[in-house]
Amino acid sequence: MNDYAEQAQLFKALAHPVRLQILDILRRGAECVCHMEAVLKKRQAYISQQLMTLRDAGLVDSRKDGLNVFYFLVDPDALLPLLEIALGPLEDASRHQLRECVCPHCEAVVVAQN
Amino acid sequence: MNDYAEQAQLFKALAHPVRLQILDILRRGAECVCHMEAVLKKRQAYISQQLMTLRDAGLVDSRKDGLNVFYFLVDPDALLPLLEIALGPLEDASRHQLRECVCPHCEAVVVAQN
DNA sequence: ATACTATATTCAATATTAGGAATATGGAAT
DNA sequence: ATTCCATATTCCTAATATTGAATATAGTAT
Repeated sequence: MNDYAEQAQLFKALAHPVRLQILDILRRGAECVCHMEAVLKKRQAYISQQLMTLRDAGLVDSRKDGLNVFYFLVDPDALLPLLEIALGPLEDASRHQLRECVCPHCEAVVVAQN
Repeated sequence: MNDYAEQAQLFKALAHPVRLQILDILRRGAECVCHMEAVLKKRQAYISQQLMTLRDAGLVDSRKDGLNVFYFLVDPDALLPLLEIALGPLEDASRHQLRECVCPHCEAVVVAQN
């Protein structure tokens, strides 16, 4: 596979609004699937599919943590500049600062910790 | 169309090896279709199709100059940084310095000028 | 063991894209 | 006006992608 084909594959993975939004979440740090479910307001199976596409493209990977599976960028150094161009710079105000999910399922956990 | 969808459209246009190669040519300056024909070694109709896709995506535009149609980047300032990340920096050695085509059809013209 | 929960996979209908062959267009030259 | 040439478009089929519905899995808690 030559360079152009390789890059085309990368862009193909990026060429989807939901996947872009997932990457926009993940560039702020690792997040579990249920979090994305809450943010994207899409069914879990659908998100899982898009995550699989991103994983197949080598952009993200996952690790299991208790009940949840956390996804993260495989190579932030390579991807973040591209995402900055595509999605604009990261603004502090827009960051999800919680390491835990803020989705309905996970929120209880956070609250319980305070 | 929200921001993610818009960006996804852009990436979709980039998600093709031939189109990337065309953009790699055009980031060095405007070129005629016959030039791309010579560089890409693809049939003219096929190149024309890919150019149409790029034009529809708003990435390139064309101007007629005599018999030839020259294509160029619509917004180099926006696109060049993205292409640098995708295709690497522009090297002087790799530039097509001729304003005329170097394809078989055009080479004669260049030679005649010397 | 059972039941629940988070996530993953499979399947199927539909939509889109790739890329070739044939043909059209429109300007220039004669 | 006709021919020629560069480029554009249309049409078609195979391959691939999208997305929803249903179902599977695997780990946890009881």
